[in-house]
Amino acid sequence: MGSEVNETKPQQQKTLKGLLSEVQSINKVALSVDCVIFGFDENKLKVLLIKSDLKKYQGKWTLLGDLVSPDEDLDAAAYRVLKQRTGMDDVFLKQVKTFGKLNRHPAGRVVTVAYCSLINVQSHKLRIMDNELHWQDVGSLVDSEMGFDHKDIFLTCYKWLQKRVQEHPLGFNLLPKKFSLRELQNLYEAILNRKLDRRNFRKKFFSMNFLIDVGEEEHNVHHRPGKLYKFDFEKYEKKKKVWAGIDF
Amino acid sequence: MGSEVNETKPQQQKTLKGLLSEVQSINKVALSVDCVIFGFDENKLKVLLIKSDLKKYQGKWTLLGDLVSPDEDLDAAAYRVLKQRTGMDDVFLKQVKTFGKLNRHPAGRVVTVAYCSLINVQSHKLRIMDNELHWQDVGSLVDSEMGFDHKDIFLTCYKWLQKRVQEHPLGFNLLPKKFSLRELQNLYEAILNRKLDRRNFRKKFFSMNFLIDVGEEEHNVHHRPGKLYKFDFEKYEKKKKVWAGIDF
DNA sequence: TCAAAAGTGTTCATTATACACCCATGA
DNA sequence: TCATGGGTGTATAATGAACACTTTTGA
Repeated sequence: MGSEVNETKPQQQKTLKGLLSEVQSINKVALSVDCVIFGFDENKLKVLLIKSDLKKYQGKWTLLGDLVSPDEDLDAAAYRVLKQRTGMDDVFLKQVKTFGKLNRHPAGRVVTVAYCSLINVQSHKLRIMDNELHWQDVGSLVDSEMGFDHKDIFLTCYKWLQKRVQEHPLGFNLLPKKFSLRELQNLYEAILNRKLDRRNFRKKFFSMNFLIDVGEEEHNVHHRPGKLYKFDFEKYEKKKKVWAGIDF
Repeated sequence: MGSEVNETKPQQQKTLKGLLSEVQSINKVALSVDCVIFGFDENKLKVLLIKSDLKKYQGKWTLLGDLVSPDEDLDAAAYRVLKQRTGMDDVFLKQVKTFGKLNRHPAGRVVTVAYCSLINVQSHKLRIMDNELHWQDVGSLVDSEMGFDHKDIFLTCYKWLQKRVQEHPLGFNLLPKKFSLRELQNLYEAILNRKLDRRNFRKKFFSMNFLIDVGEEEHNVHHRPGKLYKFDFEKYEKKKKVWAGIDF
């Protein structure tokens, strides 16, 4: 009950030189980023996909990603992929999880860092008509196959979003700057995939006191137009709510 | 209003062969894992650290980590580090975040995947007297320096733990299989760094119905001994509570 | 018998949920 | 004038927070 311990010996003190050679030698892997880019359009939550660029996964949808170059910051690589594909700058982007199974990529060892991105589809609808890009309904994607381990990655990010959107004001990144409460509720219903009570939803958001009435109304609707609001990010940042409450 | 888009051209369809060369060529980085290993001893939350093995950070504490070999799974690498250092198998280990700033490591580009590990200190106290290993109080670590960007990594994992322990039954990994409610509360107070009401704490945990009275009591205490409980992981897994409630 | 922590309930405040009617607008 | 969704309040249930005394044990 002790002899089986330490199959491998602990490392000895290392010089920078020794470590350098280790780092520069064989101990390297290819690193990529993959972006799960969510959009919200026609009251549906969508993900931006591209047809696989490998024969092995021909016809399968995959996430947008690319290799990280050795002199490139991780986040920068994810931003680059986004910029390339959507033409958008300054979008919401968060690292979610790193996927590193040995055989996840047919070309060899590629470890990938998954990012979740939320973009406002209205503001750049035209940019993505070219290529093999495609906005796919999240609902249908849950039941379909994808190339590589991208289904895994997608599901992880989707669950991350579902949880996160209830505790942080991420969702507004998917809406125009000015939005109606109906739009906001539709968004939450789409992400969480369930109906919410309209009155309670309104009460909830108004009681948080982060919505600013911009004094405008919806246009081009066939019914009484709703008021438009914007989210007060400044006020939210100041608040820094402490998270409390044990429950599982 | 469109000409500034796509500074970089989208990729073209790739053959596996083309990609292979990319993956195998220069586009590689060194990848490591770093473990933030938490323990709970004498009613304090502690982290297992080692003196830096680089001259540059001599005297500074650092996390336990190692390079990931190209044919090694990420999680496996983290497990290996844990096994090497603590002699323990079968411990709680979760990936938290990947750190990839360009100059985070003096030996060159090293991207590191941070893991949070929770171990029961009682069950292997003797294994770590050798080396330069050291259990450091989390409280004091928050105010001190560390080598590399390990302070960042540590803080990220610590906040992760504080949040996570309130929503998932992680904490039990830091306790013996059988524990008193007082021990459990001490653990939560240490992690969250605040006092909790004893009666409400007990009510909360009993109402969850995951604690099994094992019919034993504490020994060697100078006061009325408390009952011992274990956590019913099976029951918890079956329950799969749906997370609901918008609030931020 | 003393010191120390175990064990235990109630009240009050806050928050979540369920639910229905009138109003403003454009067609 | 009609169809559509906007806007609003109340009652009830569930949960969270504050708070003190008696009991059991070992020293």
